[in-house]
Amino acid sequence: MEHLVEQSKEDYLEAILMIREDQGYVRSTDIAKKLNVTKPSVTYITKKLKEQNLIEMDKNNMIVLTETGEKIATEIFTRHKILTDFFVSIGVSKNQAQLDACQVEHAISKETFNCIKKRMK
Amino acid sequence: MEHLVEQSKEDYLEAILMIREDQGYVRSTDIAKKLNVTKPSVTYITKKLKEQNLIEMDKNNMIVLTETGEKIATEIFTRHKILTDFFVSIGVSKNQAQLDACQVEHAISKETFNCIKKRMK
DNA sequence: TATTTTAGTTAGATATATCTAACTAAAATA
DNA sequence: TATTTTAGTTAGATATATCTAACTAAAATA
Repeated sequence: MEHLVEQSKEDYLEAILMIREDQGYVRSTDIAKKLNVTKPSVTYITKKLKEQNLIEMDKNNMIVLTETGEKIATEIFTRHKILTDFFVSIGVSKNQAQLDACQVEHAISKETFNCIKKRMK
Repeated sequence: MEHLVEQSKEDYLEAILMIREDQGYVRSTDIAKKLNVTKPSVTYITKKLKEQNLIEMDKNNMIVLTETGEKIATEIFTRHKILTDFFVSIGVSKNQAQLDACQVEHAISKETFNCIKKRMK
C-alpha cells in the first residue's frame, strides 16, 4: 500500500511524457488509452503518483510531471529509445524491438544500460 | 487463479534445474532458500506447477521436472547463461551481469534473444 | 530414548494492480 | 434546449504472489 512497484510507476510516468510530447497535454483517459487499462486503474495509480510527488493535477485535471517525475520519465524514455535502437542494430525488427525495449527498460541496471549506451555511440 | 504469471513460473523452474545440477535432488526447502522466499510460498507455487504438469513430486517429496517443465527450465537457463556472457562481453561486471540476466531472461522475445545469441557465437 | 531440528502443509492476512458496475458532472451534438 | 457522449471518481471484487502463525511428522542429536 505504500509504494508502487517500479515497473508500473515507470510505465505510467513514461506514458505521461509520451502523451505530452504528442498532444501537449495529458488527461487520465489518455493514459488509460495508451496503456490499455481502464479509467479506474488510472485513478488508482495517479493517486499514488501524486502521493509520491511525481505528478500533479491542475484545475482542469490535466496531469503534469513534477521535477522528480520528469527526471524518472525522461530516464526511462531515453532507455526506451536507446534500447530500441540497439535491438534494431543487432537485427531485431522495428516492431519487436519496440516491444522488448518496453520490458527491458525496467529490468536492467544503470551499469548495464551504460554499457549498451556506449556501444550505440 | 488459473495461471502463473510467466516470470514466477520460469524462476521456479529455473531454480529447480539449477538445484538439481548442483546437488542432484530438489526439495521444497532448497527452492525457498535459492529464491529467498518462505516455505509456504513454495508450497503454493509448486501446487500450481503440478497442476500445469510442469513438475511432479515423488514419494519422498523430491521435485522432478516433467518433459515440458524441463524444456521451459532449460530454455530459461540457456537464456540466463547467454545473456550473462553477453553483458560481460560489453563490459558489465560479472556480478551485475548475473543479476540483470535474471530479469532480462523473462523480458525478451525469441526474436531478440536469437539476435543476441547470434552475436555471441 | 527424549529432545531438538528440519521439512512440509494449512489457514488466514496482506500488497499490488487490475477489473466491472454505478455514479456525477461537464462538454458536445441533434 | 434536450440528449448523448466523454471524463473522472468511488465502491467493491478479483488474481497473483507473498507473508506469519500454527501445526504435523520425520530425521538428527544429546
